[in-house]
Amino acid sequence: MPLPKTQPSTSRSPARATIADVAREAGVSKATVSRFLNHRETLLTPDIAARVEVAVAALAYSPSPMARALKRGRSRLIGLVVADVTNPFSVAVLRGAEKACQQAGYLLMLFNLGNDSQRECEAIQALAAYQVEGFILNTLGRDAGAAADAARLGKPVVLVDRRHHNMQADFVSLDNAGAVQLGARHLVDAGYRELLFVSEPIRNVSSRMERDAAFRSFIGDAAPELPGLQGRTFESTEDNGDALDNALRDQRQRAGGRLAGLISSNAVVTLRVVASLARLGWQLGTDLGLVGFDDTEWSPFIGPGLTTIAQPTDELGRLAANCLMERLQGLDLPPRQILLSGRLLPRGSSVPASPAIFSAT
Amino acid sequence: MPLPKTQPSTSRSPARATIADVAREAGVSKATVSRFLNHRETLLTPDIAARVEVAVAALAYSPSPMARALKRGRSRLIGLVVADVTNPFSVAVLRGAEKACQQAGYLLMLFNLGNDSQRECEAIQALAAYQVEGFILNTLGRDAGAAADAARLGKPVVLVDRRHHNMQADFVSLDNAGAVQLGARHLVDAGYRELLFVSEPIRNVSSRMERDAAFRSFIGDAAPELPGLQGRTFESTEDNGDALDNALRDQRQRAGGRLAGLISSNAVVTLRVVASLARLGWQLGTDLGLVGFDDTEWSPFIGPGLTTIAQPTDELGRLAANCLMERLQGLDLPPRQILLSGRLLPRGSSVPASPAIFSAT
DNA sequence: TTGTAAGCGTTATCAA
DNA sequence: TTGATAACGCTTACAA
Repeated sequence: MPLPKTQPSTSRSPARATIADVAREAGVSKATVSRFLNHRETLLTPDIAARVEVAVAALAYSPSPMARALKRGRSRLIGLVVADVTNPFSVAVLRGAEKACQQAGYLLMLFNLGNDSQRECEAIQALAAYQVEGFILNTLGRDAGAAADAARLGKPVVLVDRRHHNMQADFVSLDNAGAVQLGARHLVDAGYRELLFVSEPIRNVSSRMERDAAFRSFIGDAAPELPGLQGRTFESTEDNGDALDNALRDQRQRAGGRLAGLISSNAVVTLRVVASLARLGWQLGTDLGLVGFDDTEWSPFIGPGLTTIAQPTDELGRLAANCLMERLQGLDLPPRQILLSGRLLPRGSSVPASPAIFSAT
Repeated sequence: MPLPKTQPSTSRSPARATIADVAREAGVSKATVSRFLNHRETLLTPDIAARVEVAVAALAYSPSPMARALKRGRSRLIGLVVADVTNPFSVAVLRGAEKACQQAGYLLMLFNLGNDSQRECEAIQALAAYQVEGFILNTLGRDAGAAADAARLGKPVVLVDRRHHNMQADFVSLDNAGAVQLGARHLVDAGYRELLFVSEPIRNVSSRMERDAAFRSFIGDAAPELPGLQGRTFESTEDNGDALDNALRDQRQRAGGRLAGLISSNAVVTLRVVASLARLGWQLGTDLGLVGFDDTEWSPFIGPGLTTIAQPTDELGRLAANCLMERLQGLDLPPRQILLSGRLLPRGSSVPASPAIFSAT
């Protein structure tokens, strides 16, 4: 069956103008054009400059970043590696980073690990091949070679949310310890005494370890002054809702007359807990007090509203990108750590006797 | 204050090996190395090939995509322009596209419009400058020049979710008409008769227009056979919750004894409706039947569970990327339209007398 | 102040 | 079958 041809390839246009075209058009040398573009205010005869300007405009010329990169080694490209684009946190980072990069005239090259941390090295290699000038990494750093690679390439690196072991790089993250304190203190103040900290499998992910440790130390520190305060931790996996159900039942039993409260370490876990509660037929707040990491658009509308600890996600992304930009501009400081505070948003899920089913914030 | 210097710039490594290095190492010419790499099976003396292979391995050589792009004009880069990375739908597309690209050995360059459709042109220009081989566009196409640009550049384009006017390009999207039918029919079958279709401001966005039109035509078609069926539409804006509240009150009043049902055109609108319901103190299902476009992880946990129309988002992204890959491999067909069906996920919000508050799916 | 020419890392053409 | 050599589009000594 004969099919009509499409035109895309047909109407192939007068290809992009090159610097040579501009030079010819303006009746000058390529070097002059290049100077006009790059060393703006340095050396120009008004007459010539004007001619070049006209030619550039006439041909709608813009220099090829590729050729530029080849020559100068600088590409105006930033490599962003995320562990999982599905993760809202990664997306927030991405968004902040993309914005900052765009403003600084950089473009983002994206590599998604799809949670396969083995590919970290591959990602960095691939990006490096394109001469990216720096990296923003939101990965686990489990792939030992990756860190080494990035460092060896001598390109600046900013780590977001998750530290890499042995890697000297700027690090931007939530103040995990502070945030856990905030949440735990809130639950305790509301009267909850039997606390459970539910995390995704910790597996050496730095942010998870920090939150877990902070919870334990909160319990340790607060126990003396608070009679009956107890804390436990639980690692929840995606496919094992039963285990979580049991952990919750256990906890409530252990609580006896006291109030049971829970801190979930991120939005994914929060959702699992909510699902578990639905299965158990428990009421948020009364049967179980809940504070969850990560404020989401839907938090206010689950049950009596979910009390959350909001991360300044946009800021994190923005700061990460800005850190990188500063390094690219030559800032030479030892690795920095930028820790941002979380913000507690109290809603119905941490009120022992929740009055209404619906209550937005 | 004297600060210790960091090492990143210190330990600058023996820069990437070039093809010349390999040639020297192997004692052959650059051309030979190039042939070894590119025209694999064509012409090689076993001895030479082996030497080159060793040298490549020894120097961990991999060709510079930049230089390659400069020479051949092909960059193994795909440009992805999204209207708004915040939008979960865009993220899904991004994810699918990124995966397919990676598999095909392409890297993604990302440009986020941040909902500023004026910058579409800028995005395409910037990406084109980097010699991207094709575009995946999830934008409104309001910037007239953009479409023209892309076409003029003679690079293949795939549109996702939103059509551009006057642009001959592959198009991948949900079957909006079918999906609306699905949702509306479901509400009607459940007994709802006074229907409201709530959309974001339509503004010529093709997917919004299609859904709106489909709703109207459903009402027109179904009215004769269904006594008392009424349908209206409403455009909801971010900052005007009051208007939505009023629309809902109006609708219920108009319903009188009949049941009032609502279709929200995407997850953002769904959340607005849920918020409005919370303000009004209405119960989902009983006071208002709800079917929302876009199934989300949290849908099962809002009130009695939200009935949704799930889009095959991953598939959409994947197909978009694959379309592009096919074009890049030379497929020369007229523009295709790929429409995927939505899937209805019935939950409590479309059950007139909802029994339990919590009920997961 | 401007032009000439070399070279960034490839690939492609042409001889050998 | 292999090796010079000339581009690709740009920047930058160096020369004029």
